[in-house]
Amino acid sequence: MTLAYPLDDPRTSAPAAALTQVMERQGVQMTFARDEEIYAQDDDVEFLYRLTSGSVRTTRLTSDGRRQVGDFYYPGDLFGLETGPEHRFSAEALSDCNVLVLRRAVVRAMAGDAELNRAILNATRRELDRTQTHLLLLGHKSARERVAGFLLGVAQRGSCSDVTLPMGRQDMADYLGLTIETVSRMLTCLQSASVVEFAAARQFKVCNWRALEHLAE
Amino acid sequence: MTLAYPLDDPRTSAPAAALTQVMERQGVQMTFARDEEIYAQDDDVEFLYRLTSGSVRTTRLTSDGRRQVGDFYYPGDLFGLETGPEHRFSAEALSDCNVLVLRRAVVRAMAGDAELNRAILNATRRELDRTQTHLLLLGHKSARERVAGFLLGVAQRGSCSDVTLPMGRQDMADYLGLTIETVSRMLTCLQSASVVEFAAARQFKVCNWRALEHLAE
DNA sequence: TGTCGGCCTTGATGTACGTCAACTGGCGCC
DNA sequence: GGCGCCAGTTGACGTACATCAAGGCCGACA
Repeated sequence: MTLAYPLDDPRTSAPAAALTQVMERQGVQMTFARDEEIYAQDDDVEFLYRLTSGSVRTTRLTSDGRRQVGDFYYPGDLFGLETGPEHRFSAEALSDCNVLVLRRAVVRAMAGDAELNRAILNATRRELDRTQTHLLLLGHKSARERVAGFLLGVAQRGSCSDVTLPMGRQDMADYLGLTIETVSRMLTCLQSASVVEFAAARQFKVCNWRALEHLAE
Repeated sequence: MTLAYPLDDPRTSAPAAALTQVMERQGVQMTFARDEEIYAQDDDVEFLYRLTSGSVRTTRLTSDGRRQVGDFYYPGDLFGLETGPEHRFSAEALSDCNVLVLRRAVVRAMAGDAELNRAILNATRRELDRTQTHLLLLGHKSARERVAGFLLGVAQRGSCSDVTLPMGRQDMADYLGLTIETVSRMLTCLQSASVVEFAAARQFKVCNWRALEHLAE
């Protein structure tokens, strides 16, 4: 059917049907409690993961104790798609969550399956895409732009003005390359400008989308 | 032969033979002068590029005029492997260079070719890998760590103590998320600590590898 | 209902890096 | 050989964010 392979637009496909099917048939359902580790930094890359409920963060600790959050994942997302033989990031459950786990050996055994290859390439591309966006964020943006951009991103994912943040301030800060204090200050700043409104620390709504987009650049 | 497909180690393969062959047979050789644009930000993604001589940078301009350098490419590297339908970065020749250009339609027409798919997946993974490293650099590192890490990376690529930088200070700064002044200061600082020694602005040698590695963290 | 313990916020102060501006050194060009 | 130009360096100063240190909020648990 589709000729646009293998260099078509990755954004059109949720983890493609082929992969979803394989994961559902051959994968193992696992549950992880809040803050439990799914895999560790420097572990061998052995599995492919698909989040079915809850949310997950990937993090990397540097030798001097600083922490970088790589990304946040939500239901439907594929993760653990790393490139080397070892994980450069660890993955932890942000909340209690369910994950489908598939041995990579299974994927390898199906190496000839064009649809499967395509699904994996597309997922890798989405990952690259998000990483590039994150890179631009860390490159030159001010603290306010970063925080505004972050809230905007989360709100757009839910495509709803009312949002519940699955992560705490420390995770936001480590994702944005800031400290919790700075994040907090920027949040109150955005709030006093009536751009967003927090009902609780992890519950907010967007009051002024245009302003938020503008502040995020 | 290789069972380790499609999730094997991407670092083992230079752009795989399959792809190299296709590019050499069906690609078009082009030359670009110093500072010439190879493709522009927001251009449609239509080609695949392989650098045969010279060096290339990819950059992105933000609306307020700040510039982020995405990466630098050297002979043998594949670039323009972006994920969306449009380029998020532009590519420019750092020096006069030769590039093999292949229409993506040709790749698409060979969609069934497993080796080719693998080569593209591996190249995409390498790109992701490098982007993640870049992300960590921009996330939490100090100016000195960034500059030291940059010099280390360039020197390791050449695996030789004597190195010629193909890029100027502005490109380094925009890659590292710093200003030229800060880059310059860090360079003189590294030099006065006898970690590196500059014979000219773009010509240096590593005097103390261990110290350089240590400073880069 | 009181108290404890996390998270989060707020405030006071420090500092690394940015900004602005002057200076230098190499290289082409008349 | 002098001149000008550009890339890089150096210096003085400002500022955004980090750091350190209280203080407030809210749910858990008795």
